[in-house]
Parts: sequence; C-alpha cells; structure tokens
Amino acid sequence: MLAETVPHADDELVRSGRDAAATQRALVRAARRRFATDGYRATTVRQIAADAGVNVALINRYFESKEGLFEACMKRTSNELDSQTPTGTSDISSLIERLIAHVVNAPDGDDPLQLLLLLRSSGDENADCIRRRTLEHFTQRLAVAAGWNADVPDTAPILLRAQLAIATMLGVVMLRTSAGVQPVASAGFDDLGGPLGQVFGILLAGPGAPSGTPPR
Amino acid sequence: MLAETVPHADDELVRSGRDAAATQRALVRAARRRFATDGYRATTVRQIAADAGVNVALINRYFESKEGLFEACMKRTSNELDSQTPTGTSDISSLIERLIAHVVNAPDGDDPLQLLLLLRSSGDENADCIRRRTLEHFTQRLAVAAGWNADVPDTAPILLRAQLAIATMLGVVMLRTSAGVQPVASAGFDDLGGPLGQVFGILLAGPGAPSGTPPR
Amino acid sequence: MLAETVPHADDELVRSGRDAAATQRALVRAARRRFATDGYRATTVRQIAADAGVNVALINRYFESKEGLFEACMKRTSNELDSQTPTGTSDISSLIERLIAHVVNAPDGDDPLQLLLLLRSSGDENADCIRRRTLEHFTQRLAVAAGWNADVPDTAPILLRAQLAIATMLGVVMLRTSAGVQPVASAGFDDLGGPLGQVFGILLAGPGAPSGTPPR
Amino acid sequence: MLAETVPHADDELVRSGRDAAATQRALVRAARRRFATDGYRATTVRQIAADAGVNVALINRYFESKEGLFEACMKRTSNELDSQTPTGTSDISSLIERLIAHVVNAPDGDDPLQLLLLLRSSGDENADCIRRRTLEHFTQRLAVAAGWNADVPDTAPILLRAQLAIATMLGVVMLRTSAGVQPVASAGFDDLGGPLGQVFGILLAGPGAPSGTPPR
DNA sequence: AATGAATGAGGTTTCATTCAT
DNA sequence: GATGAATGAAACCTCATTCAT
Repeated sequence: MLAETVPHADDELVRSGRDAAATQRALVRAARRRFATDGYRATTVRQIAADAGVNVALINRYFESKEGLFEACMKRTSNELDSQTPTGTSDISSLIERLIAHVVNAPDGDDPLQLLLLLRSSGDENADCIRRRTLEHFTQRLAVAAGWNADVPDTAPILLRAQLAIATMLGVVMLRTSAGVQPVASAGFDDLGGPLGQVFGILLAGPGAPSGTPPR
Repeated sequence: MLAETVPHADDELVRSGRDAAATQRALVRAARRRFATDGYRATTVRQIAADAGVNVALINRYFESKEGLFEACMKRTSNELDSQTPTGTSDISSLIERLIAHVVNAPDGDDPLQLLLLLRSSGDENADCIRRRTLEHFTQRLAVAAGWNADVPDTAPILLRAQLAIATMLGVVMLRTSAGVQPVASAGFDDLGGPLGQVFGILLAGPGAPSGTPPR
Repeated sequence: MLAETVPHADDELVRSGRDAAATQRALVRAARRRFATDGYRATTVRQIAADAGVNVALINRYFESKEGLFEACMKRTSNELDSQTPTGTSDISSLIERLIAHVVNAPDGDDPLQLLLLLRSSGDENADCIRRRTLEHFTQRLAVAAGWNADVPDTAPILLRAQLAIATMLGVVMLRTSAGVQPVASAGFDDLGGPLGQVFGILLAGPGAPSGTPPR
Repeated sequence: MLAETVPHADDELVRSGRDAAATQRALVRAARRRFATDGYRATTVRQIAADAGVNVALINRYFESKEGLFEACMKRTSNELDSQTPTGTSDISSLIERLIAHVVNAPDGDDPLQLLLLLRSSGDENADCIRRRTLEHFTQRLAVAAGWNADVPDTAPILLRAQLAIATMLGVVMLRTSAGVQPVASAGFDDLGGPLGQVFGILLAGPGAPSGTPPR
C-alpha cells in the first residue's frame, strides 16, 4: 500500500520540449517537492518553473495561479495515495510493514513528501478542503485494511486509532526531513522497524496482538 | 512537565506603554502564536505588531529583524520547555499522563503551539539550529524521565523511542490544529487518552509494561 | 450618409476556414467592436481572436502586431465613413436627419461604434495620425454637404461649426454607450430628434434657418 | 460655475517630504491628469508615482490599489464639480459664458481634464457608479441653473437638453485634447464663443431666446 | 522610547509575441 | 494556412525595513 515504489511514468528529467501534458507533469512534480519541503509561502513560482525547466508563465497558463498549481498537487497526491491503498481488508503484519517502509524511505524517497504535502496549507479554501478530505479518506482506508467494519456499532475508536497511526507517520517524517533531528533523522529500517511496528501494532491490531519485532 | 498551566507573567492585556521589557514580551508572545499557527512566511510583522498593540518598527528595534524575532521565539520556547521538564527520573504513569494532557489541550491551549513552533522553519541558520537542538534536548529529557541512563551501553534505542513519542505528539497536534481533520480534531481526553496512553506506554515503558487505560 | 445600413459583406458568421481574406475581415470586424467599446489597452488580442473564431497567432501573421490591427481598423473605418458620406452639397434637412439617425442607433447599432473608435488612441503614431486625418476629412465633407464653398474667403467658421456638430455627436454617443448616463442613454428618436435637430440646424444652417422639429 | 480658476491649495510642485496629506494630494493630482489624458489602462502606477515624486508603494498604502486611486480621483472630481456649480437658478447668459470658458481652457487648463476623467472607465463597479452619478447630478445642477423646476410636469426634456449641452462640452474637449483635431484644437475664445453660445443658448434657453454672439 | 512616513526588493500574474509542428 | 506551446517584458502589489520626527 501507499508507495509501491513503482517507477513513475514521468521520471524523465528532460522534457520533450513541446508537449503540454509532459510540461504539466513536470510542473506538478517540481511543485510538489518544493511545497512539501519548503511550504507553500516560501516556495516561489520561479523556483518551481526553474526546477521543471519551464517558463514561469506556463504555471498560470496551465493552472491559473500558484494556488491552482497547489490544488493540482493536492489532487494528484490524493489520487496516488488512493490508488496505492488497498481497498479491502488486508493482512495486518504486511500492512504494518508497508507503513514502516513508507516512513523509512524518508528523507530521500519521494513518497514521504506526499504525506508532508498534506500538512501544508495555502490558505486556499479548495486546496485545504481536499487536504482534509484526503486525510480523512486515507484514515478510513487504513481502518478498513486493519479489519474495521462500518456495520459494527461504536467503531469510532478504531478510526481514531488509525488516525493516530497516520499522525505518528507524519510526525516522524517531519522530524526526519524538515527538522533533521537526531537520532531519528539518520535512523534506518533496522532502528525504526521495531518501535514503529509496536506502535502500529498496538494501534491497529489491539493490545492483544503480538507486538514483537516485525518480519524483515 | 511541559506546560504546567502556570499563569504567564505577561498575561496583561494592556502594556504600560513605555516599558521596553514588557513590549518585547508582548511581541514574542504574539509572534509565537502567529508563527506556530500560520507559519513563518505567512505571518507578517504588521500582524504581530497589531496583535501585540505595538508599533511595527519596534520589532526591528528590539530584534533586528523578523528572523531575529523568530529566533527569540525559539529561544524562549526552548527555555520554557526546559524549565518545565523534570530533570530526573520520573514516575512513568504520571509522565504519560502529562504528555497526554499536553496534546489534549490542543487546539485551544497555548502549550501545543509551543511544540508546533518547533516544526516551523524560517530558513534562518541560527533559528533552525536552535530548533534542532531544542528537540534533541527535549528528547533526552524525556528519555531520562523514562528511566534512561546514559551510562548503560547501547541506549540509542531508548532515545529513538522517546523521539517517536515526541513525533506522535507533534503529528497529533498538527492534525488537530493545522489540518482540522476529523475525528481527531474534535476528540477529547476520553477518546484520546486510551490509545495515546498505549502508544506512550509501549514506547517509554517497553512491551512488558502495563498498557491499559491510563488513570484519570 | 454615414451608415446607410448597407448589409456588410462580412456578415457571415461561419468563416470558410482557409480563406485568408475572410479571416482578416473577421478579425478587423471583431477588433473594431472591442476597441471602440472597451478601448485599446483594455482589449486583449485573445478576446479579439476568440470573437472572430480565429487563432491568436493569425493577428500577428496578418497585421504584424496589435497596433497594426488597430491601424487597419482605423483605415477601414476611415474608408467606410468616406464612402458613406456624400461628396457634394446635400439637402440640409435630410442631412440633419441622417446625423440624428446615426446617433440614435446607439448604443446597439454598429455605426456609432465607428465614431467611438475615432476617439480611441493606441499611442501609435500612425494610427493617431489616421484618426486625426479621418476626423478632419469628415469635418470637411460635412461642411461641404452643408453648402460650404472652399473658394469663399474666411470660411473657417463653417468648418468649425461642422466640427462642433461632430463633437456633439461624439459626446452623445459616449454618454449613451460608454457611460450609460440617464436620461440620454435610454432616450429614443422621439426624445432626441427635437433638440439634436435644433443644434445641428443652428450649427450647419445658421441662426436664420428653421430650427423647429425635424421631419420624421 | 465649473472651474472658477481658483488657485488650488495643492499647487505646490515640491512636497514637504513627510506629509501624508500632501503626498495623497500629489498622487491624486498626478493620477487625475494621467487617467484623464491617457486612460485608465494605459496609465501605470509607476508613471503616477514618478509624476508625484513619490514611491510607488505609497499608492497602495494610501489607496489600497490602482482602482482605489482611480475611485479617489473620481470622488474628488465629483466633489469639486459639485462645489463649483451654483445650486440655484442662475442668469442664463452668464451661465453660458461660464460653460464656454470651461471648454476654451482646454487643452492646457486643468479643468477640462476633470470632465474628461468622467468619460474614463476602469471597469471597477464603484468608480463607474460614481462617474455615472456625478454626470447625472451635474446634469441636474445645470438644468436647475437654467431655470428648470422639478415641480413642473413633463420636464424630462429639459434634463435631456442640459445633458446634450454637457455632451457637446465633452465632445469638444475630447477633440481638442485627446485627438488634437484641427481647426477646433487651436481655436480660441473668439472662434468658439459664437457657435458654442448658440448651441448652449438653444439648448438651455429655448429657440425663442436670443442666440446671438455672447458678451465678451 | 515611540511613531508613522517612506523605500526597494521581490512576488505573482497578464499579455503580446514568436516558435515548432 | 493554421495551431497551440513557449517566451520575456512589464504590470500591480506586498512586505520587511529604514528614516525623520
């Protein structure tokens, strides 16, 4: 789930030069990185355009405004998270393993940035709404994967637990990428796997579940 | 630890008018709120000055620059967190209870904002350094309170575990304040206490420790 | 004179698609409307192209630049006014009637827009020169139609009087179309015919001429 | 009425340097000239600021935006016209003489520009509304001065006649200032007084009134 | 000490125009 | 001949900062 580390179709570094779709992809790609790492306000459209190797005016041409580009980033991240998340019940231990992998990819991988982006606000109504809905939708997916059943009465706690797991992921990714705090910033899978597995286990599988070291 | 809900010394709403120290306090107080909630770039010095009921030029007079004010906020938050944290070993269950209370105070309380501030960056070298050191120092304090002993070999995991606890706190506070994501945004102590207690318990007290519902 | 409500040659709504001349006509037609109503600067070439159902780049292809298109509009309006104006002496009362009709057609008709266009400036030397010459030429025509004879000494006053008549027409058209000022904006022939006839009469026929209600 | 050629209080060419009110006056003064002669869109805020000898940012500081400055120009022109117009019935022949003087001042005087400004549109709702209302209010004043009585039934024609007089003034001023059309552009009082007097006379005093040459 | 006027750098956006297809 | 992608200049505006009172 989450990021399967599937090679992206738009990974090309050189654009063909006159392909609108490719240009838009390059812009979104560059923008997402900047927005996630530097925040909305600190990012300038000139930086984004330069990163994408594209003229600045094209941002307005294709996305109306800086906010429009941000919204496009949100939508795309939302869609990708959606398509990468299992829709039904999943095996708990493999689910947890995936969550851990997602966090551990930071700070170099592209996937954790997608989560970080969901914490950034542009002040734009639409974008903030998408952000909130994406996080809530993602919560539900995670809860379902963990065996949550909407028909059972009083299942709110399970949703909340799933959300705490997401919060933990977000917090860890922030400390690793944005703050660069040691020791968590330079910790690898061997260091993080154990404790993170316990946290996710106790949140998603309940106290009774085995909370030992996760499988490698 | 953290915020003891001690009445702040600068709670006064009307400044004396010609008291440099009071003016500086009012500025830091107002700035910290804005920086924490809106981020560094989205906050304007005019907003801060207006909130503090002070002329804008005084920011530069007392703090050199906007970044200087930000750095002062960092320092002050760092100091406050320091003075509010127990320096020695502490009772695990009461420690956890405090951590939970700190998170639950959000989004209205003043305390969680101090944590949020630690995630904000101004791009300034000094401020970011203070931020990193504060978080690392805070990590150590928490580990010590949880019984960590620097003399024991291979204690890195315990530091990491404390940091994961901090990450969880930060993540939850962000979801509650900045993103406003449901259900966690409107959850109260009764909802959050249980799961959060389990997470903190398994991280700080180890798997063997009792991870049931925390004392009220 | 002026607009004889002759059916325009380019009234077709669908262009043949690959007819350069038709494309140019459509562009000038659309441009003239926009320039006259919105002014030169407020009009964008994209609006014009969209109105004409034509690709934007064709404006530069056929007219070199936006100013070139403006100049073409001026020239065309100049020519049309020229071909629609009687070259010799005309019956005063029917002449006046035509002037009134021209004004009254506003704000919906196409004719007053041609006059409005003559008041718009693009800052371009050439276009402004055409404008000035057109207005002066038009003045002369009107004076001739009113019985002016270039051979008579000291005939400047008659030219001036003809120009005042044109000024009145322009002023009224502006108030009706651009400013939308009441009551003149919604006045019809029955309201305007009388006073306008008097003004034109006293200017073109002299104080001794009958200045009563114009013929219907 | 209209412009009494009273020496303006803000005629100073050098601002005192640190006087907010003077700066605002200088900006409005410079802006009004530019807007009236070049139009709203063709005028840049930098030009205005340069003309006023002031930093560009002060436009936004004092008037919120370019449109705000335009609106301020409209309001000021509206007020000045208002205060310069007699509120009651006036002697017809002296009234006409004033109207003529107002027109003749162009193209060098400051007064005709105020009228021209009333024909410019910024696209802004508020400013355009002010413009319309000013013109309509000015119409009423003129009608009253010409002996119009609101109690008499069916007096609409008199309003309309007053508006035609205004239209003529506007048209003449445009031809003189904006278009520079000969011979009207270089005509003086001796040339314009006669015909203009006749037009105003026949519009405001009726056909029976003496429409000879105005007194010098 | 404090105020508010003034400044300059930099940000986003618009728009006429040119370049490949 | 026609299209749409791409470009660069310039416009308006914001904002941290400095200056004069």
